[in-house]
Amino acid sequence: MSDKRRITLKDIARELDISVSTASRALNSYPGISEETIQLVKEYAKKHNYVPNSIAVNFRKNRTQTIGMIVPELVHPFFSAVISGAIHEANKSGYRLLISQTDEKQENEILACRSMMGGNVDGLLISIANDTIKTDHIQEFLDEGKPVIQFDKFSELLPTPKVITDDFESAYTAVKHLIDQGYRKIAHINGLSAVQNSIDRLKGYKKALEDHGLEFHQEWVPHCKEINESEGYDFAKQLMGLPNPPDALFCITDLVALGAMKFLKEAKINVPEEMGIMGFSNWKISEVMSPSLSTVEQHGFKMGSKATEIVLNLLKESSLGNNETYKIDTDLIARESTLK
Amino acid sequence: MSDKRRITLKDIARELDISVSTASRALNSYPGISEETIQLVKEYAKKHNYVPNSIAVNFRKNRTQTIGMIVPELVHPFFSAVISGAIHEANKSGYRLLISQTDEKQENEILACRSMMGGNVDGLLISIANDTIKTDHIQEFLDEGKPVIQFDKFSELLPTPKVITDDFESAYTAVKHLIDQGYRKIAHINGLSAVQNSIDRLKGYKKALEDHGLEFHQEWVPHCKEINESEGYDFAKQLMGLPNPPDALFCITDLVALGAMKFLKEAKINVPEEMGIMGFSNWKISEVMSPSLSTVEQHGFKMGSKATEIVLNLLKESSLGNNETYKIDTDLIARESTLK
DNA sequence: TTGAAAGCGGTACCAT
DNA sequence: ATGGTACCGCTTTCAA
Repeated sequence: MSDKRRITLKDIARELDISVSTASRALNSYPGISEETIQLVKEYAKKHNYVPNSIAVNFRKNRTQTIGMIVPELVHPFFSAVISGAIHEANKSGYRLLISQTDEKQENEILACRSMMGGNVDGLLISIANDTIKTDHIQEFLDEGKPVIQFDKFSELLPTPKVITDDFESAYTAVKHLIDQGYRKIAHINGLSAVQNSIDRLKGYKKALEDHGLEFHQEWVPHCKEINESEGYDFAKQLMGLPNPPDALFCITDLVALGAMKFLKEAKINVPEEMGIMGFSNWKISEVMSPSLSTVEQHGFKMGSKATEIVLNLLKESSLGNNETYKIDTDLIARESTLK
Repeated sequence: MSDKRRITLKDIARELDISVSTASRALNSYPGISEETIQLVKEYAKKHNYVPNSIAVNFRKNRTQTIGMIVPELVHPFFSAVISGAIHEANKSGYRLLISQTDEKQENEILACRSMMGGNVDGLLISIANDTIKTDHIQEFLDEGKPVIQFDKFSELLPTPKVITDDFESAYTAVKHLIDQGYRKIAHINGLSAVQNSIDRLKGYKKALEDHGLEFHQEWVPHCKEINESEGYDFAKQLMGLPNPPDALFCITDLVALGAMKFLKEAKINVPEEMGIMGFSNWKISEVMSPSLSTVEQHGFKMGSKATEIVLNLLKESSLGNNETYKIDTDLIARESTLK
């Protein structure tokens, strides 16, 4: 196999008959080097295709120019948008992104963190897994002086900056939209009651009901475990079987709404006439469904670039930041499923 | 800011009054170290939470345990599945994945490659951008002795292993399915004619027509540039406006099929009765569309894990591999849009 | 079984 | 303006 060794600073120094330090300074345009030498070295370097060994540089400088990013799921329109935004922002500053996923399992999250510890990343962006309770594996980054930013799904146990969707506000707006459209008996398929997003969306839902004089019915708020299509189907069925069934449904995510829509279609319950449906996240499927689904756009790309921007700033100031929360605005997208 | 320094081998050696080399050997369980010393060192290391500085290790060993992966687009069901498979496979072997995206621009691809050169990755997995013509930036990896695997979209100019969809076969099967369903005037919205996938799908399309005694009409094969929904819409319109319009449509991707479907709906042309439609890739939208879209499942996860498996093997054997092609099988998924 | 020391490829401090 | 050199943390060869 070809094993063409790259040329090193030492080679340049030897060939040009100067010292390694001079060569280094010339290449980095340090003050106190003659224009002549700089030219000489740079030309030689270019001609011989010199590329500094960044492992050596990083080793010396004790950093990697790499940000770690851990998400629960990668094949997911929202998270892939977040990643995309993060890559974009990181690259602008010459940073790279090391990515891992947990499949929502704490056990994998611990492995991913371990793999990124030990000098592999300068900072960490993480959206914790649903079943993450202990956070020691993340705390270790902070203990080593490496900044951590939590995004989307987070733990209050970690004193880090957070970049999240304004779930309360978004849910409030979504439910208000249903109310404005004339729906009065609004149910909400919520998520795991231990996850902050679910909690906040539930709060927004409740507040919207309250502000508009609508009663809260506990039996109208089932909780998903997996947050998938079949749960949406099952809960819709369950809700519609109630003695006092709702006339609208605010779903924790578009996928759940899809399942619900499927049931309603089978049950020949008309959307939006007899039943309004609202999703969350604005996946492509929401636009494609028939009837098309009203939903909330979360701007994942922006979340990713914001989180990265913060971590890069902290890196610049050698700070771990505080536990501020940055909220990313959302947009209500009204489509057929709520416009009767 | 906390800047808690990690303990190093040197610290251990000093505290235990042994040499650094002994400490190193003990921790790595080298032969020729007394059981006693091994115990001693390992215990101390554990107690003091010693984590080897992997930058230093990598620097010394001239490797990173990191694989680079470059995709055209990240917010994309197929590519995110590929990435997911790659991460999964890499992690199994203790490797990490550095990810970048090009937005289909050669210019970004060059930047991404540069960022991964210089010792940041041990090998590269890449799916080239549509407008990539020169491949020097990728060749450089090979020149440095780093294995490169191309997947999905590739260039023949690079003598590397490739992991691709069996496009010819898949297209053949898809078109045959249309023929079997009774369609006889089958059009094909193809992709960029310089991209290998498009070429091969077109070949499969032609061969299927030929094998079944159907004539090939040049005007029934428009070429997308962007491969998006609006092109699907426009080309469907164009095709249906022809003096001799087709009665079925094989689209290069589900998104294009979605656009086509939209036009047909507007034009009140019934699918599948008057017009059969076939997509490619089996995105979630294909299942959600109404009527649901027949398509071809590409198994992106498998493609990602296979590509990673190959690069890890090459790394193990210090080889660059040959230019073998590994084809990932596909599955035809028949749905409403072709079942008349 | 263990230690000493070179060295991976740079950077940066101290001289000159 | 330039050179010499220590050093980052670890692995590995050579010697004892």
